[in-house]
Amino acid sequence: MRSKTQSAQARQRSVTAIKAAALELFAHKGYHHTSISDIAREAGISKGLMYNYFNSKEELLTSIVNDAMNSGEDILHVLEDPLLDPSLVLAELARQSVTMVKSNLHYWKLITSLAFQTEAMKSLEVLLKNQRERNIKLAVSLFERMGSQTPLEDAYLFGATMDGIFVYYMVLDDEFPVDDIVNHFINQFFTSKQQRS
Amino acid sequence: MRSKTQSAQARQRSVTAIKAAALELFAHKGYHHTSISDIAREAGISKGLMYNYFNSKEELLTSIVNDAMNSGEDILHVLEDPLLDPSLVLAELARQSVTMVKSNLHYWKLITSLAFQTEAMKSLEVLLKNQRERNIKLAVSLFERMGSQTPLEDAYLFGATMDGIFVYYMVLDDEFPVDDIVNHFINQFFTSKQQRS
DNA sequence: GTCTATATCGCGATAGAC
DNA sequence: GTCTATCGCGATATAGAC
Repeated sequence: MRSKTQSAQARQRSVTAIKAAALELFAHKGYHHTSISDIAREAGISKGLMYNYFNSKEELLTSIVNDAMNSGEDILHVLEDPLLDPSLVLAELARQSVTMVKSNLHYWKLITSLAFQTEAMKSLEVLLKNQRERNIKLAVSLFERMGSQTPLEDAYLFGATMDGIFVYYMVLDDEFPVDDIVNHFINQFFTSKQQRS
Repeated sequence: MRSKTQSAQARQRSVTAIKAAALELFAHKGYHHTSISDIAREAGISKGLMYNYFNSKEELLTSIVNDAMNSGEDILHVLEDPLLDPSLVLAELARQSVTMVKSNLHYWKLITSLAFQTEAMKSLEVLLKNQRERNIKLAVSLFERMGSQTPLEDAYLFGATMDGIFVYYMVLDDEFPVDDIVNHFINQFFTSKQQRS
């Protein structure tokens, strides 16, 4: 029985190393410009070994994205508490998103660039779509609780604005004052909502 | 002299066919997933001929993007008239952008996806950057004329929101009610600006 | 479970005939 | 100006020894 757990450990170690190396490289060099050789070198394993754990390069990518999404889920969970003031939750959602993107910029660049290549990667399309739908649903319910007459439109616009800000940030890097712009957005947002009520 | 113009015509015909085929394919399949063979087949020419007119696949891409940008410039020119009401110009800018994107969705998908791969394409980076800077400059001057105390922030936020809306549209396709959301944005925008003054 | 060696393929790009 | 034929490379993926 000993040998069984040892195998499992080795297995775990290799898989983790491969995923970590691949995420690092995909994020920095892009998916297409990263070869299996690159990944193997970075992970300290042989090229062939990767295919013991993943059937293809694309499957590896999907697995990585899946992991990252699951790990990000906890943050959202907290904000779903129905007792919190919805407009504060939206502001918090915006700020937390900035923190997430800033602390993992390369990963989010990867995700965003992949969103435009889903025709060539059907497996990812599902993952990304589910993620987006969850976010929109959360925003819709928040706007509903704020008494909005157009919760869907409000939610889409909110989401689009946040995504747009991130796109600018990802493309312009530190030239772009993310924090200022997000604060500006939140302020304007609150102002207009308060004036309306 | 006759033969000279005939050559020029043939030349023109081939170049046009290549560019048209490449744009179509790049936009649908993505730049990396489109091979020279694909382009040649679609354009009805041989693989070799492409290299008579373009030194590389990347040069072909750059040429296409350059063309499209020049053709879109006229629309912006009209809006730079300093006599127009700046807030109306912004609304018009938003609406015209929607029309542009909708009428050439695949091209804009291509452009947007390329924005995240500029590390591998330095030549394009310059083109895209110039384009963005022009747009921001125009928006900044409009907000200044509106008496904004924070024209740069306003311009960035405006641009980011529009881009974000387009990103959603490009990813979600017709599931996403672009027109509704843009109108919603313009309405909110006008409301808050009017209330403030 | 891991490695090395290799098969196989398709790509971007070139050479040279017509 | 256009074509066919081909090079050379690097990629993904597999086979089989240890």
